[in-house]
Amino acid sequence: MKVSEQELLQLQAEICGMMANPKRLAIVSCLHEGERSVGEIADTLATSISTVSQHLRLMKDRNVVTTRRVGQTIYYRLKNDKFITACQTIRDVLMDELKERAEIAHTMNEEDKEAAAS
Amino acid sequence: MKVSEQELLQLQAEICGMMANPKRLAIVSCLHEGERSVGEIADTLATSISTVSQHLRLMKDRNVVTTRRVGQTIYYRLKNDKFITACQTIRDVLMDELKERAEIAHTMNEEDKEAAAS
DNA sequence: TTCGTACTTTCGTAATCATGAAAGTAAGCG
DNA sequence: CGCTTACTTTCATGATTACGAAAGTACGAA
Repeated sequence: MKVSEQELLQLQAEICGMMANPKRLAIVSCLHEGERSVGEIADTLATSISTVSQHLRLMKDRNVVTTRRVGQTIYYRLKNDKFITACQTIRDVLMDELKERAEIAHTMNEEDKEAAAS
Repeated sequence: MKVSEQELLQLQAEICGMMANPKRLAIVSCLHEGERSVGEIADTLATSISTVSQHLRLMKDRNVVTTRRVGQTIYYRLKNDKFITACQTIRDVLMDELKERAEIAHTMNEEDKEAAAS
């Protein structure tokens, strides 16, 4: 099984696409606390069960979550640790960026003060 | 400046969205080797200059690249190290997944042989 | 100031995505 | 069996994205 660089980029983009949705990220964060049923997730996200179910299907197809059935309720849980780490890394990127922006905003405020004083 | 968890998830999703395109990932990989002009990038990606320019604009807006003008040509280079690391992390996730799939495929082959032998 | 090169922006279109309503499936209960 | 609950799938629709063609801008050379 050989994969071209083109195909690798495509697959990599698909993984990123998986993460490129606030509700799916919220699901990840919700499941990070432990196993949850579809209904429970829908409640905490304040979204329709249908929508949550579709996101979960996608995540299951992409190997991010697994399920366990107990009677009629289906519990989802995170499966792929590396994936979770990647999510965290991106959260770090975001935090860095926000901090940097805050610093720039702060500097600009200082300059405003100077400009106002002169 | 306060940011709600909702907004954080939205921003995080936008960062992921930035990475969720094979051409943009190819641009990252191309720029990883060093500064490049728009035309050079378009050549190595075999894509129209217009398209590349639009991707670069997005990446510049998102603080991933910066530019340097020399006469009429504009050189782009990677700016945000954390972001590059995040890309690498996701590439690792992909590689793991491919390896796992290959192993499963291999196991299945073994089973096929057994089944064939019996 | 006119031309050519390098790039950006605008525009139209085709494709993909996100969503909830509605219809379908699966399991437990009486 | 029929009924309820928990979930999935299908469907329609509106929103977003990706793309290149074409028009626009910026710079340098003649």
